[in-house]
Amino acid sequence: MTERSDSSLVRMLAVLDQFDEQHLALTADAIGEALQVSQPTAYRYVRLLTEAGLLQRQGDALYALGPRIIALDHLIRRSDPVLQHGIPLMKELVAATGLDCVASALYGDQMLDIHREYSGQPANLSYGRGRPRPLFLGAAPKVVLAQFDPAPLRRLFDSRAAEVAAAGLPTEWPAFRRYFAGIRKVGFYASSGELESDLAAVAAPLLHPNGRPAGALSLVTTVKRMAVIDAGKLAALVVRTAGEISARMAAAAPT
Amino acid sequence: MTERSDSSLVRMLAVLDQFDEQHLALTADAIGEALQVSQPTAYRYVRLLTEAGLLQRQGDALYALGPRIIALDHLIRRSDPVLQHGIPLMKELVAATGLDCVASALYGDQMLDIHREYSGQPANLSYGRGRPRPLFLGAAPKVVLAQFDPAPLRRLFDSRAAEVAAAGLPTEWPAFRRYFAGIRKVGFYASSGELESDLAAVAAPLLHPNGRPAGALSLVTTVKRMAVIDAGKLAALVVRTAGEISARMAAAAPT
DNA sequence: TGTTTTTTGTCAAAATATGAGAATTGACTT
DNA sequence: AAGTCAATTCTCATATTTTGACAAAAAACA
Repeated sequence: MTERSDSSLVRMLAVLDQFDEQHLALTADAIGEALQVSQPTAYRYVRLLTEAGLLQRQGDALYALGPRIIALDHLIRRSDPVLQHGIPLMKELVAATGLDCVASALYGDQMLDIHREYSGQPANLSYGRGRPRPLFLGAAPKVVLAQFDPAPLRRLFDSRAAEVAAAGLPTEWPAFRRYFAGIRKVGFYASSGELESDLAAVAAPLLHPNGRPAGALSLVTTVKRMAVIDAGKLAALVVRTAGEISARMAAAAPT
Repeated sequence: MTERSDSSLVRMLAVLDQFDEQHLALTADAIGEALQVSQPTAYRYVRLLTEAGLLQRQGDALYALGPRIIALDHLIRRSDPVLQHGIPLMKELVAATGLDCVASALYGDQMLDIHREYSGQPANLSYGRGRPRPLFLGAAPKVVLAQFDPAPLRRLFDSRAAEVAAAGLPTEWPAFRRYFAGIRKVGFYASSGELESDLAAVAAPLLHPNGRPAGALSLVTTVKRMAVIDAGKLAALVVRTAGEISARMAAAAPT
């Protein structure tokens, strides 16, 4: 397995990979060890990233993610077309339904919620903005995968067979493909208790101007409340709004 | 002006500097030109940053800030002690006062709002989370600067004389120092129309366990509404809550 | 104050980032 | 479909830089 070069740049960026929910702050030594670099190099990486604001010191000998990330997050919220065009319509959808509305997007092969518009009562969703989610569970990922062309979908199927099986999806490619073709045809997907046992959602795809999937728009509520809702009307509403957002993105896209 | 070395890493990180409110998406060529590197190098930087998720393609030939930033922002929200301990108390403060509550923090010599707890009616604040703010204008920065030791304050005063003058602060060091010593003594600062002409705020400092300033807690409303509020009681409330947040941070800090 | 831990500096050797140019991919037009 | 143009990656020789061992300095700590 010969790695491509450019490793010093890659290594420095890999510093950011060391942070996660369990490791919110790290010592320079720990980072150096994880990256297999010497102590001076580890300190150099940390210093440069700190100067760039991507890291900051936190207490003694600990480094945490830095303020620059907050500032960049602010910019991304303004530059993301899904959010630009989606938020106003999401507000309308919340007002119309009384349910929580979530926009998710696929990045590489990672799914993220990028915005949540709450219906009023405190959020009942444990997957907050920015938390990566399983790729094969829940309404949002499924409507997105349903938009994939066969070739990329096949690659995903092959490379993440374990997750596919764990999610209870067909483990044979033809059946897997048919499953998502079905969702694509219907245009939306309604889940109940898939990602969290007491939540239900209806999702529709958001599309880039070129027809490729940009993400998903979902309405979320408890399984209990969903039971008394007209699922057909809800689905139509989500599909229509998602279509409108996609249309606005297309209209605004530079030729 | 001889720059220190380590330049390829610095240059790559400088790619992120090219994005701002006016430039939410850039071509690889534009980035290369700004950094003074060749086309292949510019594309390499962009590719590596994209692989790291810090950038993403946006439409044709355009690159924008990437999803990783959203995910990292999610992590930083959990790792920031001010937010960890502050948010619950901020909610209480909003409930008690009906005003918007803002937590700001100083990073290097940049001030950022890191969280806003809204009172209900749509936000009337144009400085959203993550947007850098002037360092010498408004209640939040002032209570923070008031906690500085003389030496660092002097450095700031010297290095940013123009901003000091523009903010209408004393341009002589002794007077400048006395001005902030006064705020420090009082323990809070009330502004009216400083940062935005129709907004007023009351801010108190948040302190790290070691006594150094961590940021500020503010209550914000319109100048009009503030006029009918008992400023003394409001200030006492902000000071008390800020103190409680600081205390909780100290209690939770590792020895 | 003395003592440990964290962080930065020095410098020669080795690794690798760089740019010129070419090749390739990919999007859009006819 | 085939052709055209722009966007992006590849190849490779060269020189610039990064790197780590060692040491010094600076901070925290007692």
